[in-house]
Amino acid sequence: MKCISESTEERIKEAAKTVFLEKGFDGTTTRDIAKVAGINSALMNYYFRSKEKLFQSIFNDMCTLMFEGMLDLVNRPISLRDKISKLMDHQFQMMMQNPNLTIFIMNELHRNPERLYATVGMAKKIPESIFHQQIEDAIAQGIITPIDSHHIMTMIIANIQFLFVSKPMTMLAQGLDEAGFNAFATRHMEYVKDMICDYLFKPELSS
Amino acid sequence: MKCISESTEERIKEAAKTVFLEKGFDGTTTRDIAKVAGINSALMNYYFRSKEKLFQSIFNDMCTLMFEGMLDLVNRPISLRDKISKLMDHQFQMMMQNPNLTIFIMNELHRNPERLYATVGMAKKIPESIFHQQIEDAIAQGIITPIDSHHIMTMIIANIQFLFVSKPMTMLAQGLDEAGFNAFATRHMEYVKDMICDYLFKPELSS
DNA sequence: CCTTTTTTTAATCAATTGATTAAACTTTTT
DNA sequence: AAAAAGTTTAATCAATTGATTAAAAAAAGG
Repeated sequence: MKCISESTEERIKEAAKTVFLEKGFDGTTTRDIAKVAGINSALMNYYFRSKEKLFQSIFNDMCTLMFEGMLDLVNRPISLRDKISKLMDHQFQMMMQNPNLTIFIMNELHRNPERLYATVGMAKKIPESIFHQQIEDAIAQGIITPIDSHHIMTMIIANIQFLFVSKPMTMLAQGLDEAGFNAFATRHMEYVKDMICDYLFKPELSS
Repeated sequence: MKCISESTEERIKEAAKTVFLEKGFDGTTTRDIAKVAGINSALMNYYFRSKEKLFQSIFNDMCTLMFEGMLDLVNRPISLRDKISKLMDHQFQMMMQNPNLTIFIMNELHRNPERLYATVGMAKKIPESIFHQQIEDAIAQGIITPIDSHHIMTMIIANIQFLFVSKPMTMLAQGLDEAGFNAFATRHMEYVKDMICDYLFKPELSS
């Protein structure tokens, strides 16, 4: 459905996304973006007022990409076990398609937490979700190990996303190519799913 | 034991470490470093030939800081259970003292994997350690769940280090200050230790 | 005390940076 | 088709960048 020749604004945003994700804000020049987009470098300032504004737009998009699917999932009316499984699958799929999404967001946030404060507002909504209540209910019913939902969320995110944050390191240390890494990541996911589910849904508690 | 007035070279390296860890290679100017070190900006080129050379030196130091303790531990002749516990404790302590060590290394490696290839050679030595053999033995004896040591190492590292990679995000999302984050991290560590040990050392296998 | 070497400084270089301008080109409107 | 509005371009700006220079200052050697 995508037009063959997209609008100039779209081309700039696409190029900016590519370059910002690869080189970060500091490592990116406006001329880089213009070159990748195949446009005159002044056009960047015509459509977006500055490099900063363009970046904010891209960063916002990336945060949405990161959180909207998760936010949808945590509020879906499905069983806890199913939800946790789907959360992990969704995140893994998202990271396979955007391997450097996490390192980009984490790094820019680290460099400038206050500047990007408004943009990551979405992240705040996850703790307030139905998921949180489901956890508390399950604990009250003795179905899962007593643990705050923040910690569960952190376990899920850490085990999946760190795989991709450390992708270059893993490839170097294990001498893997792209396909080798993907195989390793896919296998690791199975272990992690087992580990987290085993920990939460202990058999002696589920009776 | 530190001298009151250290050598100029030391002051430059200390300043460079501070600034590079906070702003990254691209975000750091040589004048930044000179300012923090309290020296003339030409002195940086006098002691280290270039910004690149100075960075390589710092990056190498940070990799050593990251891996040398772990490398020592994985080769120590202690029981597997004890080793895994000590590995986690050591990493947690290290990250508490250098919260942005991981995001720094991972980010610079992501931006320039080939340039820093030589520096991260240490990471390769971990898979070849006594730890690896211990895991295989334990699996053969049916003491732990059958799983490659790479995956175990990844689980340990991911669950601890991602905590600090995502520190700004966590603080924003949960509205924590420094002390609040440290409390959260300390609590999280206990859960993670339980989870990983429970997963590996399954009761039904230890008989 | 003078010479030699090492360390430090201020001044400056060429290159690159984000951004602006004014003019040229396109498209839309009338 | 003429006018107006919107889009794109080349040329250029001031500021900042990593790096070099030559001279000054300090330390070391005789």
